[in-house]
Amino acid sequence: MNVEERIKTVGKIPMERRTIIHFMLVANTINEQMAQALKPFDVSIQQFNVLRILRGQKGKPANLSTINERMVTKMSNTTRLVDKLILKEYVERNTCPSNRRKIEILITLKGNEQLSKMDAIVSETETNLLQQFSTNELEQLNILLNKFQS
Amino acid sequence: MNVEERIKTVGKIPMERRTIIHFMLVANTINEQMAQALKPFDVSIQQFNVLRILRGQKGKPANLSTINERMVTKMSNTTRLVDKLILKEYVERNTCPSNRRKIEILITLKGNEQLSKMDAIVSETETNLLQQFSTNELEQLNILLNKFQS
DNA sequence: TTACAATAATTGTATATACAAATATACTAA
DNA sequence: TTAGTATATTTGTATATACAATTATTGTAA
Repeated sequence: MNVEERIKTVGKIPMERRTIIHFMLVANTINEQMAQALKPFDVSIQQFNVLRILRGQKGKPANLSTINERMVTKMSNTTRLVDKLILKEYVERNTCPSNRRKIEILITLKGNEQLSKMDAIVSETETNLLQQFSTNELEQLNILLNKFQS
Repeated sequence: MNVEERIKTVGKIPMERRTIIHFMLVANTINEQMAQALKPFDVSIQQFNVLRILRGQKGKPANLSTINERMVTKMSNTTRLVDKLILKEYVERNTCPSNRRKIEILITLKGNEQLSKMDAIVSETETNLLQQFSTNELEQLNILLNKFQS
């Protein structure tokens, strides 16, 4: 991808600005391809992320704050995100008996089955996105990603 | 940033998946910091992006499809995005006399003034985000970004 | 000229997201 | 016990975004 061509600019862009723009263009590509891959399952990237978190719990229920803490993109409304997953019968929600402020969220069998299928397609998408990277280059990229000030 | 710690996972993540997650975590950081930097001006990142595109036109008006084509994150509704900028009096809109299907969008003096101020703060944010990168590392990063399959 | 296709923008609708305020429950110190 | 504080989630509201349908205008071929 040629950044200047993509954003159709003629003037010179400072290296730092160019890098940030380039980065965000790639991030958008990743997002689009992931969203596209998940479309047949009618779940958003965020919903998929929540399902993965719940599977990682291995049967142990998670509450909303745990989920939010682990999400890649934190959204300010995990309640409604989970609502959508309940409607699809991918997760179930119960109030925690020991602490009734908390709720317990569990992935259902149906959710797990669908998630396996999503996983396969998402992996394919990841492999496709990164097909030009050697193992060494992937490591290099991760090292550079670590340099971003957060 | 330690990815595994951030998403609080214990199991091993495949290198490709880890890279994508890492990438998106950084992309979110960039977005948050940019949005924060622009907050005092009451414009979104997308609105800022449109203002920059209009300034790049150097007085020549742009129509909606031109703007959309040049945006970093294409959104499916540039009409309403421009509406917001008109409300703030940062841009003005006229129907193109030679082709009345098109509209001409221009940045106003007020828009240009505000944009200069935004630019300064956004540059600061960019520098801050990339402060740990040497020039060589920035080049390396841009080369790796080019390897993503789009 | 007129019908049809192409182009450009707008509008409708559903969902997503950010942020603040409200609600419900539990904990704690007087 | 009770008042106040902390925790956990939910709700309200505004804005953002995706996608499809609609409207307006222009170009073109019969």
